[in-house]
Amino acid sequence: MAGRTKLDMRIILEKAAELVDRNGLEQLSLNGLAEELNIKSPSLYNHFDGLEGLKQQLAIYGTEQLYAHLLPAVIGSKGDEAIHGLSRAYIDFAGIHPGLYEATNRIPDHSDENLQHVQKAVVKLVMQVLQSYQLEEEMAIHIVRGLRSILHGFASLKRTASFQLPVDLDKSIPIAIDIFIEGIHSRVQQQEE
Amino acid sequence: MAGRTKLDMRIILEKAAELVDRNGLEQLSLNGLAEELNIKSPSLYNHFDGLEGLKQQLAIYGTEQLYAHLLPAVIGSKGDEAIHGLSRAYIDFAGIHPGLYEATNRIPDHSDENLQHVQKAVVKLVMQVLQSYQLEEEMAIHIVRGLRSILHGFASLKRTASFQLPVDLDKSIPIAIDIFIEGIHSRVQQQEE
DNA sequence: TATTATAACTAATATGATTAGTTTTCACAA
DNA sequence: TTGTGAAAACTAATCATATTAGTTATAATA
Repeated sequence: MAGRTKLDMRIILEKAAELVDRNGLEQLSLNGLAEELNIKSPSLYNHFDGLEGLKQQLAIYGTEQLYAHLLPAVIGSKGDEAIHGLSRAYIDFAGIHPGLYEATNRIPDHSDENLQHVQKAVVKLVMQVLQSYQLEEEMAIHIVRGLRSILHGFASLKRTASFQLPVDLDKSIPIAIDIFIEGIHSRVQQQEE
Repeated sequence: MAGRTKLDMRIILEKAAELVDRNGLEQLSLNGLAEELNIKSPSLYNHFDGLEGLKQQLAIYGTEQLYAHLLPAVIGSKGDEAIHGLSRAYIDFAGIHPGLYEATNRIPDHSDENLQHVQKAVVKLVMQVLQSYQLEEEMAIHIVRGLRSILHGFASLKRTASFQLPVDLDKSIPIAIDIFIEGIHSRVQQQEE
């Protein structure tokens, strides 16, 4: 069941990821991608529904890659150490794959179960890292949101070169995370009182 | 000294801001903007250098607006209260002006002094809010970066509807900020020891 | 070996950015 | 009051890209 079979989705997404990492998500075009793949751009419509469809697939692919990058960073550790490991891996991924990371920040299409699924997996991973603090369910969710905000915000501001003061950027995330962790500890104490 | 004088930069940027808030920054086009302004798109080149030039101006305009929105939220208060006021105002602005806020997150053009200037003003404002904690200079910068990361990250994730768990979103930011503040207090104590 | 589905192709259209060159109109100086 | 020049509009044309429609080639499988 194939025609002039040459490409599959995997190859296309890998090339697209390469391009967006090099030139930014905004610069992604079907013409440019097709040229890299040695086909004509209308042929891409056999694989996904136009440029928006490609970006949607790229969001899923990127989120899978992010998940795969985070997982080994948290297994085998717990508590503060796990949060630091997760944070390092997160910022690391966004630095190595700036365009692909950007692609993951797509408004979720509620009709696309695949995207929903991988996004939930990442959130669940972060939730698990917090389990050892034995937080109340609702508080845990607020804290996960805070943690994700720090990580995404830092990655995003770093990419846009928005931090300009002459202080080592690599120290900022561990310090910010440490401060947040200390805050969590205070919360845990309060909760136990 | 004017010709068929009708438009100035201010009017153009206000209309552009309106459009991006309604349709998103990606959807901004010179054709669409020109149509709204009842002119033809090539006429816009008299005011700025193409679509990229418009986005650059919009970044400056948006950052000015953001600054103006933050300022009244911090004057007259200090310490924890000022941080909460700042945070509320920041998230508030991003919610009211999603497209304009998006436009402010532009990779700074180091040759554009106007953009540099307004961006520095916002950073300075946040720095001032932290002054009452009497942190060491370098630590203050790390903490400003952490605070900006939480705020930008939360605003950004909120906009892309990335928080999906059934817990009140409006409570998350004050809680995350509270946790961060508690962490700062711990740091201040350590610093004094 | 014939069929069929897949995925390539070409051709054509539409939209938008951009450039070049032209026209209009207002402010100001003569 | 009138003439000049600059600013900002205009039209026309080009180019890049997305997209659609319809066609062709090929590989798996019946």
